[in-house]
Amino acid sequence: MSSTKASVVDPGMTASERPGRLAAGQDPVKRQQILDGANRVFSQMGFDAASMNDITREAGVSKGTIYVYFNNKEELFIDLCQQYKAALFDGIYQALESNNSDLREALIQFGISLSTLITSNAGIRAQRVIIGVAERMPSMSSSFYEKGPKKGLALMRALLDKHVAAGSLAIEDTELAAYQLSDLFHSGLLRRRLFGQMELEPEPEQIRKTVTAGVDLFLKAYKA
Amino acid sequence: MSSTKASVVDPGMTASERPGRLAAGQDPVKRQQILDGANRVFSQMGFDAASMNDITREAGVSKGTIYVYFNNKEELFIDLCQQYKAALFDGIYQALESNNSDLREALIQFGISLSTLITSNAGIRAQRVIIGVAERMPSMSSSFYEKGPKKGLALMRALLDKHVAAGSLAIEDTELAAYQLSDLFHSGLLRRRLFGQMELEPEPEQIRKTVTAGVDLFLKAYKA
Amino acid sequence: MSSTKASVVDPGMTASERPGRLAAGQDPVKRQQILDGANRVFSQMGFDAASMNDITREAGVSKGTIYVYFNNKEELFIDLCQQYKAALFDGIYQALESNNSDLREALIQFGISLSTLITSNAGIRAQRVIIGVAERMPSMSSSFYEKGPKKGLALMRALLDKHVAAGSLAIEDTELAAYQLSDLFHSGLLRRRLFGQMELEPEPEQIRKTVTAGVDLFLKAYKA
Amino acid sequence: MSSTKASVVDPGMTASERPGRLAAGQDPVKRQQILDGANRVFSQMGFDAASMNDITREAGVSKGTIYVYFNNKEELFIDLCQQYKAALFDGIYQALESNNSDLREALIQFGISLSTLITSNAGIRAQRVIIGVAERMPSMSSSFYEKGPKKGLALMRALLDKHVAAGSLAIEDTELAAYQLSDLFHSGLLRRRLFGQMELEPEPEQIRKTVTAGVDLFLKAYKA
DNA sequence: TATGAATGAGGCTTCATTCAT
DNA sequence: TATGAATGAAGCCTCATTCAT
Repeated sequence: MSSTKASVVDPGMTASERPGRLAAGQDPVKRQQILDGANRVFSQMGFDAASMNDITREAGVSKGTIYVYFNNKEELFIDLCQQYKAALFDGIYQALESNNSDLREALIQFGISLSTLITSNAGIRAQRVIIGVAERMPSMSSSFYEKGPKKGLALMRALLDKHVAAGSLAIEDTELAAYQLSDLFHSGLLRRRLFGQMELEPEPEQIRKTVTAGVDLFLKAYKA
Repeated sequence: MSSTKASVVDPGMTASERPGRLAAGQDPVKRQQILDGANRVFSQMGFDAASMNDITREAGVSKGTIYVYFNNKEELFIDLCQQYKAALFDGIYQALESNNSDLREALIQFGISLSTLITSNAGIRAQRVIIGVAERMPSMSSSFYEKGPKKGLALMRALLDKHVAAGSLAIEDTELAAYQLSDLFHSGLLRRRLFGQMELEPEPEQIRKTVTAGVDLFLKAYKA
Repeated sequence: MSSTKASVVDPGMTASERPGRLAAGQDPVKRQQILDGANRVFSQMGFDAASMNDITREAGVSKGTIYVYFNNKEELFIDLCQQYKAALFDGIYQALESNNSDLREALIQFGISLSTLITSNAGIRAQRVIIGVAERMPSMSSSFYEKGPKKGLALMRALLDKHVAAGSLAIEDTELAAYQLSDLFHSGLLRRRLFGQMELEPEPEQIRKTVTAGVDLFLKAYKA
Repeated sequence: MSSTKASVVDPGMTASERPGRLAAGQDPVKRQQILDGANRVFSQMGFDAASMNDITREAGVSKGTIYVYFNNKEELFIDLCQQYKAALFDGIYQALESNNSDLREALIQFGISLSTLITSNAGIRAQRVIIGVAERMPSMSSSFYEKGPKKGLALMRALLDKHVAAGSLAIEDTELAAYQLSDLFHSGLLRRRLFGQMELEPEPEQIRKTVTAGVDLFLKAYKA
């Protein structure tokens, strides 16, 4: 479990060392401590096989404390999934949002950011867990998709639209094209990772190569 | 559960009506009856949330009987996953294996077969279930991948190699190209389906359009 | 717990010794076995302090079995209370219902039956348990009262009405008179027993004396 | 919970507003504040279903404070029960103790006081709670009975003895007669209230009528 | 051979009590 | 001194598995 994505919060001291007294369920450090433990357990076991006892042990807090911060197992899971979204997708859209003169370079940069994240150990685990409960908790997987992939797709589509308008690209259906491009970013990586066919995170070089090949394929076919 | 993929086996009579007496755990009809019930329950609940009682009820068999045919819940699940593979991937490689003179048409036919299956309700459920347990049962998801996507990829790569050798395509890395093509088959479909962003199975027309666009993009970029 | 009222059912053999196979939750012997254990625990601890584990142990069945026969702790309790009612009140109204020429003797016989039951160990425990939850489960205590005391009161009132009509008694409010008589049956017994001021069941002689005194007081005052 | 009997103590200011500093667990105002909260919770839930958290909230005191004033839940309950006794029975014996020339009037006055109290909402709740734990905490219910009913009975018996000696009453067993009279005070009221068959407190007029009828029945039968 | 009642470990959650602040 | 966050034992209930019928 050591390669799990590091906690977003790093206060430099444990909850109990911190000065002052916080209201019940209000200590963000302890809250994060629980979420980190839950992350380790949920991403290894999935929602249903994870036990609150496991989480208790992994988080290093007592059972009662977890229930001060989260009403029940499901709410803990939901909060964790929101954190997955934030951790995965926050701040990766810069490459697209900054005003780039060079389309190819912008797409490659964005593709690398995105592929790196979604093929990382943490990213794969998060996606597995969320896909695993998609049938029973559809709202959670929907919201994950909307916060993540969907937003990136919209930005890419807007970028493509701009270039179509400028005459540098010739694309009939830019929505479909955005989907194609986003899939080309991680061809041969994401699916194999999801199904456990690739045990280790892909090397940066491999990601760069895959993304570049995808972008070039895309641009070659769609150039005006 | 009514839209679940129908049983592959249809014996025309129930197990108990059949003549002759079979050794314990040897009646293939009863075995399939159990697998069908298990399929309905596992694909709706996932492995861990499914209960053997649910499966008992859904399959119309007694608990003891299930344990005659399968040693435990996990083995039942493994056998079911093997059936998923067979049901999903058996017989869809014909389009590639038959000697096709027209590459484009062959790819489109294969792409349609593949996309239709893996975006079907049954296909999505099977993938969700398997991805959901990939962390804990890596061998199962691996074998699913190998029987399914991997085989198709190998065939496609061989086809591409042939065309590269024949000079009709110019591809440096045909392995990567096969991955790209396989992803282009279901751009905008598979991921949205997996995350529950698309509730209904895509229409055949939508699949055809997506596959065709993917193949054309691919061929335009890689033509010699 | 040994002085607890004996089981109503006495099959002469334990559930597991009985021949034949009964459907889940359908074996009346096992059901009674559970109710007997529950009776011992609930009447000693009250509803809330009783634990299902205690009942499990006391009944000599496994936890799962209890939940086959009763959906949850509360339903087990409700069924037990209905059994309390039946055990306490079934068949004690004969003395009133049979056509008695001698009013005094009929009242004394009935009073003795009633007082004996409701001051018995089992009767006191049942009343304590039911009074203890009356605030939170009003329907249960209501139904207990209606099946028990209320019915006896109605019969007594009818008898008094008959004698008033016949001119042998002079009572203005026969409803109130019935209440008075029923309280006189156990003067100095019931309340002390309920509050634990009288540890042992009253002797038959003491009950007879109390009932007789009550009836005589009543008749002396109300004779025409 | 609004109809709960008001606190006996009314200091006119909250504990924290009061001047001076009291030793831990020594502030009678705070102590009463806790008992009031405990009363509301215990009388609604019973001892076992009541949680210390509920009491904390209802009393407006912190959990630590409760444990300064009371060693544990049971001791808090015991103290509360003693307060029930005091609240219910203190000062209702005047009607009997003052030198009354008119027996009938004295009995009616006392009966009304007594019946009003023990059929009041607070009185019923207190009795239910105490009866509910009588099996497990016999000393508590005993002491309740001794402080309450028993004392009244002794006074009534003494009064009856006096009148027997004076020749105005003809009673063989004055102890039994006192029990009878005390039960006649609340015929048709107490039991129905305890079992939840009478939701509202009886009207004063109804109490008066019941008591008067009881006393008259009693005196008619026992007059010399 | 097929059945399903029974088992009991283990799941989620609550709550009396403690103790650092 | 008063607070309330933290603890962890124990509560109710479920469920994979067994075995007598």
